Amino acid sequence: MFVDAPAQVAAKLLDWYDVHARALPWRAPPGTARTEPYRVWLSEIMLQQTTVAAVRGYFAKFTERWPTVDTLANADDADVMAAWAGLGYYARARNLIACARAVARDHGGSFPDSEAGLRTLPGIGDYSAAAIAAIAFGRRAVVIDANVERVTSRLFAFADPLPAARPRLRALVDTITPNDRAGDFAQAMMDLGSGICTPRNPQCLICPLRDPCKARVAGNPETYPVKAAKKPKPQRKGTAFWIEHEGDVLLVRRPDKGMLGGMRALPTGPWSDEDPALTDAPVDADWREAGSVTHVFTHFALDLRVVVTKLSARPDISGEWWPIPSVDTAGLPTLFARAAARAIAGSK
DNA sequence: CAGCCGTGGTA
DNA sequence: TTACCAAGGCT
Repeated sequence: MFVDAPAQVAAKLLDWYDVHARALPWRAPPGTARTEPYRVWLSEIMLQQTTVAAVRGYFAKFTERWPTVDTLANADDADVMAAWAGLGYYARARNLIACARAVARDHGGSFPDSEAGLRTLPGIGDYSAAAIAAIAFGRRAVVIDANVERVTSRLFAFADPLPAARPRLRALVDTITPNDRAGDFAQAMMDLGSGICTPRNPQCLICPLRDPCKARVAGNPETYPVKAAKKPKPQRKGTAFWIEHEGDVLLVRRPDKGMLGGMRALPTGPWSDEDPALTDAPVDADWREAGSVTHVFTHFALDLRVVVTKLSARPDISGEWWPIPSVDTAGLPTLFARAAARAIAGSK
C-alpha cells in the first residue's frame, strides 16, 4: 500500500474518526444527521482560540437561552455581552450579535450554505467559513486551523516558517482533503491534533497517520510547525477605582473598540509603563489601597492597583450603580471580576 | 502584513 | 515559575 498517497491519508483518518471521535454537544456522531447550522456556527465562534473545556458551559448557556439564530438576533446587546463575560476576545460577542442580525434580516433567518456566502458575515473568517460550510452543509472545503497546521506540517515535514508559508501549507491540506466527508475530515484533524498530534510529546505510537508521517519517520515531529519568533510582552500598570455609595458600586461600560471593548468594568486610569496616579480618578475622594491584581493578556501584562472609597453623596458620574452583593452577576470580564474581589476583600 | 484582542490549561 | 498555546478575525 502506498501509505503516503493523499487519498490514503483521508481514508485512514476517517476510519480512525469513526471509532474515536470525541462526543461534543455541538457535534453529530459520524454517520448521523448533521448538526443545525446555528449550533455549528455558535460553537465555531466560541472555539476560536478557545479550548473545548472553556466553551462547554457557555455553549450550553447560550443554546438554552437563545435556541435559534432569531432569538439571538432579538436579544439585548448587554445581555449577550454579559453572558459572554469570562470567555475572552469580546469582539467575538459583538460580531456574534451583528452576525445573528444579518442572518435574520438579510438571509431570512437561514445561514448561507456556501463558503463564500458565510465569509461575508461578521466574525466569520477563512477558517470559520470553511468549517461551517463543511460541517453544517456537507460542502467540500479546505479547513485550516492550528491543529490542521500542526498535523499537516508534520505529515509532510513541512519546515517553512509560518505564517509566511501559509499559502503553500494550504496547498498541502488541499491535497489530502477528501471530496466526501470534508467536515468529518476537518473534525478528525482537530481531534487528532488535540489528543494525539499534540504540540509537545505527540503520541505517534497510537497515531492513525504514523506510517505516512514524514516527521515521525525523521524522529522530530515536535519541531513542527516552524514558527517565527515571538516578541516579548511589555509590562503595564494601571489603577482601578472602586467607588461605593449606599451599598452600590459604580460600573462603567468600556468603549466598543480596544481592550475589553463593550464590557462592563470598573473605572480605570490609563494603562501604561508610567506609575498610576490617583489624579486619574473620576471623582475626588479619600482613597484607600485594596491591593493589586496581575493579569496577563495576549500582548501585554498588567499590574492593576485597586483603590476604594465610600462616598456619602452620590457623585454626578455616568455609569451604573450596581448592588455590591450581586456584582458577580454584572458580567465583568475576568480582570475586573478579580479586581472587584480584591476590593471587597480589602475594604473589610 | 503585523499588531491588536482574553483566558485558562499544561509541562 | 515561566512560557507556550488554543476550532482566528479584524484592521
